[in-house]
Amino acid sequence: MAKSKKNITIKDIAKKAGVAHSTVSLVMNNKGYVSDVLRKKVLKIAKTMGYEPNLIARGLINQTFPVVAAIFPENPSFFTITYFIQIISGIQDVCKDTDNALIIFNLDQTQGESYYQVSRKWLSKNLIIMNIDYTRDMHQDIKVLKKNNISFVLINKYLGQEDVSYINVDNFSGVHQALKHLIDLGHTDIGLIAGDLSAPDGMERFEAFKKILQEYGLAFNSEMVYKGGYFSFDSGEKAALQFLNCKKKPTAIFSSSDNLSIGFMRVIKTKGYSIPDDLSLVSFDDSLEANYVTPRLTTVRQPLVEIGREAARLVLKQSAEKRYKTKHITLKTELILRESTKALK
Amino acid sequence: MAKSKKNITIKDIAKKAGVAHSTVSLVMNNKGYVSDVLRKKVLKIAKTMGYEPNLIARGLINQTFPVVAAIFPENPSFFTITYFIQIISGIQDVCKDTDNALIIFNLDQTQGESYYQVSRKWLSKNLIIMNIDYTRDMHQDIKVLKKNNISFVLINKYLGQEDVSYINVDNFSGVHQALKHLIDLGHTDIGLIAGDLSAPDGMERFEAFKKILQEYGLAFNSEMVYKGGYFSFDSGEKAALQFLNCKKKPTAIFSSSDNLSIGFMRVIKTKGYSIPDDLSLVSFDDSLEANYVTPRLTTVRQPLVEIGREAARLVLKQSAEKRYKTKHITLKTELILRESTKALK
DNA sequence: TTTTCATAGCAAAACGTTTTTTTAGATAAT
DNA sequence: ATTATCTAAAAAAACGTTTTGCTATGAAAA
Repeated sequence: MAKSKKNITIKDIAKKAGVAHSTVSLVMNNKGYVSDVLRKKVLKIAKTMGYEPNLIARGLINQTFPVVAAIFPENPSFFTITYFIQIISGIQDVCKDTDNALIIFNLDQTQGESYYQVSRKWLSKNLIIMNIDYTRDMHQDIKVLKKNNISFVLINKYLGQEDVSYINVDNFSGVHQALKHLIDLGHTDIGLIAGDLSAPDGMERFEAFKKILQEYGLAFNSEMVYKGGYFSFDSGEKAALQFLNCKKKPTAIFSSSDNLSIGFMRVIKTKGYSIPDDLSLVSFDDSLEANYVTPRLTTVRQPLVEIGREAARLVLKQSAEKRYKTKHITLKTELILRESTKALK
Repeated sequence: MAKSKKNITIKDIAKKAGVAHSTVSLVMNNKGYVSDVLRKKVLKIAKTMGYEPNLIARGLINQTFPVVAAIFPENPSFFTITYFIQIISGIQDVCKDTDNALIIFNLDQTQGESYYQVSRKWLSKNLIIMNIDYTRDMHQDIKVLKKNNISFVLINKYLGQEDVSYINVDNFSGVHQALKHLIDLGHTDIGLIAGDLSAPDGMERFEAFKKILQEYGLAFNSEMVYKGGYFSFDSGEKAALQFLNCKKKPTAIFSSSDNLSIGFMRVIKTKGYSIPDDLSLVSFDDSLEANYVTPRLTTVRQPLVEIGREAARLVLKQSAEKRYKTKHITLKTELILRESTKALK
């Protein structure tokens, strides 16, 4: 492509102002010793000439570029895609405010690509890692990132030994909100659709379910636990089959994710079960779909956009520090009441 | 943040190989006159030292960075968000293959931000513009981009005078697939849920609907056109109200988008209408939700991922050319048969 | 034998900043 | 009167590449 009209540089301004270009730089960055008169003059010239700093040249100095890299695994099919887009949206919010660009990557694990490579190649010192691939051993990744002092934060709890920053959601209180709601409605026979038990979210919700039932003096019946395997629609359908095959049926169910719920509902509906008339269901996530399914899902909302925002704020804060302290941020959930639950007669 | 261990540069390699660093550059770019022996030697050293070119330094030379910028308006709420993520996913595919980064922006129109500013600020000469905000007058934007010879392509047809590149979908043949299906099932009273008529997609589907009905010798009844205003869930609900208020009801409906369909279905279901028993419905988009709603939607699939891929390929091809020719790519749709349609008894 | 020409490689300039160093005058402290 | 300190601004170095121009060789052409 043909070279386009050259942009205004600091040198152009310097020439017009009759000063050294380094002085212009000082003015632009509000540093050093420059008299007020000169400072104002330079600023004015810069403005009228329409000066925009060249980020590449700036980047060459400090070997970094103001970008936040959001990285997720190649095939994020096991989580619904709307889950990501909301988080990304939150990241984008703060990137915009802080004048960072947002770069999106997916790592090809089969190629053995590492997080550090992304950072190094794209000169980004801010990595937000969608930590949802629990088959990946993060140990080496983390070691390298730490050694090179790259700021990174994980979306979702990290289960390994190392101390790393992450943002997650308070699953216990979330499940508590869900179960309290069902119990308030008079339900005592409460089933569970479990998600991916190798994922922290899946496990925590499962554990919380048991503990809270106990807390309320209710029996935990493993026969009423339906295991989908993942958080997907398909897993919900699998769980539905288990539900249908058991004699002992609950009057209410807590589902570990909206996707599970949607898949579950689709199957049991074809077998004549009506929600909420035959079965109350409270779900988890408040995905975009939750509000448009019939019946609309009563669900525990994860503040996904806010998760993204917090992640971005944290990763930028970290990279601004000489030697950063890791931090864990746990966000609260909120119960959204809709149509999938009903008082027990 | 503390300076991390310095990366290997071209100079390090030059020193070890005992040559000038410019020679190493020539080797790396496979240019100029370098003997085969030396070339291989340098390459080997580079590999063992783990050399990675510094994109910033490279960018400083040609004043550009290998990034594709995907830009959409501040509030893309009028289109469903899953629409975007699939396109983005396609863009990401080819970015990955071509070693470009993908940067995502939303333009704050209230702040008067321009597309060119994004290009200039982030040194990207590859812009993919989500052209869905028809309240924005693109005239000035396009003029500036063209003057500066920035490669850009629009997602969706461009209605203005200027010749610009865009990717869109063959709405006519899409609607034809939908209507042929309904007619094959025996329907003759066919209604329409219209989308945003100020958007090319909305208008084209509307026009196609009329024309194809005529082609089949069927009457177009404006009483059976339900106008939602946008492509949203809410608009679908609005359309449903119109449907319910009319005496004359169709036996089948073509809906301009899945979101419209989902909103529509939700409302009429509460009034006792069953799809597909009382009413067949064929939709447009094949959004992620279409397959998980009850009944699962028979719908005309837009190849969203492929749209993203084509857009990315085109924008990169353009920017590689000295003076590029604009191009319009129209992709074919595909009818996905599911549960929302039924033969007329 | 001299001139051209292709090959091989080095040296230097350029890209646009930021940062460090230098110069120099003015004021304050010894 | 001399040194130190502060302010102000210029000059130079640095970041890691690519590109341009130069030098030097050997071979082919005149």
